[in-house]
Amino acid sequence: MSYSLFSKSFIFTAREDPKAAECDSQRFLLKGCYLFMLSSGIYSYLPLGRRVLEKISMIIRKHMNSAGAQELLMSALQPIEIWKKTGRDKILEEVMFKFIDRKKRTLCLGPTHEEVITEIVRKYASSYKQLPFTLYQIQTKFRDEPRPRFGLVRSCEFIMKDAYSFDGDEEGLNVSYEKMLKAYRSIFTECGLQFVMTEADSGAMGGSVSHEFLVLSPVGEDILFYCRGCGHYYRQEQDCPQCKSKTEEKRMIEVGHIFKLGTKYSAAQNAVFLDRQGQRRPVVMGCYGIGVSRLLPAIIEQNFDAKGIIWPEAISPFDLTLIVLDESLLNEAISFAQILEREDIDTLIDDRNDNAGVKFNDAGLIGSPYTAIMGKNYLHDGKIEVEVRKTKERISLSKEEFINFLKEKNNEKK
RNA sequence: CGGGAAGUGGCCCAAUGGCUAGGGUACUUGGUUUGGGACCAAGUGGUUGUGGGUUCGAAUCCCACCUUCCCGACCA
Repeated sequence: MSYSLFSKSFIFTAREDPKAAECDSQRFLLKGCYLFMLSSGIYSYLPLGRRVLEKISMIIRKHMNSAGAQELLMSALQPIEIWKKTGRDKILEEVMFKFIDRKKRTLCLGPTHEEVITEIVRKYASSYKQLPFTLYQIQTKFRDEPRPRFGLVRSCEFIMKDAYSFDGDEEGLNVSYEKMLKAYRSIFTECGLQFVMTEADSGAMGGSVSHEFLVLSPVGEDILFYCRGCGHYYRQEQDCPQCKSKTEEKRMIEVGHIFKLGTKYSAAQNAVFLDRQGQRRPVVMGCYGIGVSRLLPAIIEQNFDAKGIIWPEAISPFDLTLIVLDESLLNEAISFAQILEREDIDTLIDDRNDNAGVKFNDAGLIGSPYTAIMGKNYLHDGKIEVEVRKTKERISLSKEEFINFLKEKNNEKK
């Protein structure tokens, strides 16, 4: 990425709150030109939204890769036959977008990918020597939701990171599962989220053990019970088993869900390998999902104020919004942004021929962690005014001081 | 799928049976501004969600459908 000029960018913020906005995150995503709604539950990511998705995806990739997982990309189109093998053509019938192609094949747009990954592994994995491995993808899923809700929180087409681990036995699965669990903690932490991990039902995925990662938000669709006394969350409403205090109901957004699948899919689809003793055995699987597009509203729900979004540094589409209030300073602003570019700092230069108020308001709405102002003060003393979005703290810095300031922040981030 | 609310220029709204459907904002042009959505002027843009009905006359009343949002059911 590099610096962008606002006047040349596809960013057209709305002055009024969109009427259809159901919650704060959705309101800011629409108002701030991150997202375009084509129809209920169907969205396009505009350039700003695309940048955020990219930032989130890079964080996920970093942690998945360092946990030893390998990225692949599976087809979204899936023949119905593979679903018949596991019987999930019936279980997921209602949410599947299903259709018949010109050759009279019945296809669906993948609502999830256990069946496909198992077909892949069935073909290639034949020996214990190949195990274990974990594969993942970041891809669009399609689900015919009965009621899309809260914008990207529940949509019919959404982006998911789904990973699948393959081991020779339960012990191996436990190791793979723990690795993913650890990676998930790192991912959500880096995304700036306060999250809760709890044991959960495995539902239509099947399997024995599963954990959910949830973030606190009034637009959440899951409910946990929180104990003010000791800070624990519980699935059931009951007096806290630890400290006997009354618990209170909290709404949560599910952002991740991991499952120990065991051999449910490998047995049904005949994904077997020869073990050390030459015995045919089904591979032991785990699956690990993150709602990538759902992370946008989840992060915003935890990070906003009256003006707009307050992006965590690792997620923001731009690291810095640089407001230029005097035309004569534009070239200087651009060369400054080029210097920042070398330090991996993405700058949105607001060079528009608009009043200062418009620029300040848009900067607040778009939500870069830092807003810098080059105007008459800069002309007087060469100091750039920097406002920290989150704390509203304002400081005046020379260019050199500012570069060092951002470098320092960048290092903290890493 | 059950219950509720709402559809009027791109966006936010007004007009409750009666003149050519208004205003704000956005956009275009000209001018003045320029540190918190500034001002003046002139413009572009509407078969009032769709179809039917009642009426001399419908954005407005009635019916059906469509769309969107909310609550619920469902939810990997």
